[in-house]
Amino acid sequence: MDNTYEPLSGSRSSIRGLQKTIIESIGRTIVGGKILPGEFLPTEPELGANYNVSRTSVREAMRVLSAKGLIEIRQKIGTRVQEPEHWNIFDSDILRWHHEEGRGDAVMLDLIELRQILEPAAAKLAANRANMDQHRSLKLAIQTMQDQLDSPEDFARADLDFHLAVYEASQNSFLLQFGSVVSDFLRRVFIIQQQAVRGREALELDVQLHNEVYEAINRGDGQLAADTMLTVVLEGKSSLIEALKSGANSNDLSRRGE
Amino acid sequence: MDNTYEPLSGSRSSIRGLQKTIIESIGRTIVGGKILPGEFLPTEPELGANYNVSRTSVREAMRVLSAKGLIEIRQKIGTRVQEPEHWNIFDSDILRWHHEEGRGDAVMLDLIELRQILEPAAAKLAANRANMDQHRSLKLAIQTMQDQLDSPEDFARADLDFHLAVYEASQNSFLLQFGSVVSDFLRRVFIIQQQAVRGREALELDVQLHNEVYEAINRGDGQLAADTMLTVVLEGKSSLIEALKSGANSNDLSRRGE
DNA sequence: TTCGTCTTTAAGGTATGACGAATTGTTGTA
DNA sequence: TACAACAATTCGTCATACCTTAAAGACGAA
Repeated sequence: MDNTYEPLSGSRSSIRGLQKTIIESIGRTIVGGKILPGEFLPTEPELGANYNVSRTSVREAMRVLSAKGLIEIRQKIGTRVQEPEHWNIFDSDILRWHHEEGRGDAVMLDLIELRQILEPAAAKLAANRANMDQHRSLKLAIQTMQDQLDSPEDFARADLDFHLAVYEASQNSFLLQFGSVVSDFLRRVFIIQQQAVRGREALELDVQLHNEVYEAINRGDGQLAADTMLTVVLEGKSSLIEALKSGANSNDLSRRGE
Repeated sequence: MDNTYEPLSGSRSSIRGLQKTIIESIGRTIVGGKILPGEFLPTEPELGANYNVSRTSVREAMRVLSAKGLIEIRQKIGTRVQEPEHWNIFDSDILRWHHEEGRGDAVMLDLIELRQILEPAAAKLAANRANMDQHRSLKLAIQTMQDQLDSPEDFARADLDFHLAVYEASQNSFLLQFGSVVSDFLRRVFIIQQQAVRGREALELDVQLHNEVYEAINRGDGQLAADTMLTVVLEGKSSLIEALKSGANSNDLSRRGE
């Protein structure tokens, strides 16, 4: 139902072909911990030989990895892996690589912790600022959730749409960006969460809760919107923790060979 | 007292020379709104001619700008400027360009709004999690602030160090990254804020307030730490707004020709 | 006309090979 | 021992050629 990678929503990265292959391969290798921080990558000509590509393509790929903070390139020294605190975690590729390399759990928990902080606040802002289009988006997302109770993937997508719409309605450029950066990763989290939600009633309850957030925003009741949104996030958190405990969810997306 | 650009802390970007020049020039042009979203950049050979560099260097620079979300590169189509919502605002270069192009005010206000949300929460987490090193960093920052009441720049730096230490002590990887991404920009904001703080007493009061945050964290009193931190951020906010009203602060950093 | 297919062509994508620049480590000299 | 000159290594830049993709126009059949 999907393409090989870039599981659902299309790639924004506008990089294809050889370079993309190299970026993906080396990026995943680094995030997966197979090359430790401080260690060196092969020289550019060597990498070219390994991947059977020209030095040109290797270098352009390196530039991208460097922009993501994964590597440090220095003349005469070579290319070495940066400490993880330099990695730009607000980057959808890096988030995806974490997930694909089975290192997503810690990131997911940190992400939920952050959502606990951001989303109630975003909901509160949205209650004061949302314009008509944004109200419509919120309502549409809720309705889609309601309609897709039987399709886990579509439900997760609608769930995601709702949360993104809240970020957007907050009218804060950082919150908006955060939502779009995290969206791919978040969709995966939602799918995992659902694995722990047993039964249709639980899902309906979830929709109900989301709807209360919507109505609070609609009514301009910022405090209620925030409180209810916190409940929503916490519900998701406990589902996620349960799902993580009960099985190896980390590698449910196939990893293509290199 | 400083170098031409990269005003204080050194550049992490590990890109120098020609490419850096191109990246800076085009990046600022885009962020400054001189090329509108949807519009095309010149072709790669043309850019090479404009800057008197080879196509190779142009292409490597384009890759970086593309990784930052500023442009979209498509074969046969050309290179076009992305919509601002695609720009990776969690990128210190882009933040700096906003500032240098005099478009920093809106970003600063959004940033403060976000800090209002994040920092109290980070302080609360820190109160529960900070380790000994982190307690030391916090204390050191406070002391340095106290010692540098007469040196605006050093005071701002210590102020910044305190807030970064709180992010670090929160032990959340996203919050940590956010701090480091925003630090350059935040230092500028702090310097602007100080322009509106009249007199030594006001500064001492600020230190006092920061110290209360520190002690609350030290005591493990998360709620108090959060409340006090909110006060700190709000104080800064009103200083900033006052400073922005009273003068053209946006372009106090010289802009070098391109 | 309208639709589908083919050709042209303009842009980025990749490949080579050469030389430049920076930094480390060494070697040589005071 | 200390410092200065040098060589070696790796990334940085250049020039040129050719490949691949996809927009846009040309052509032809329904």
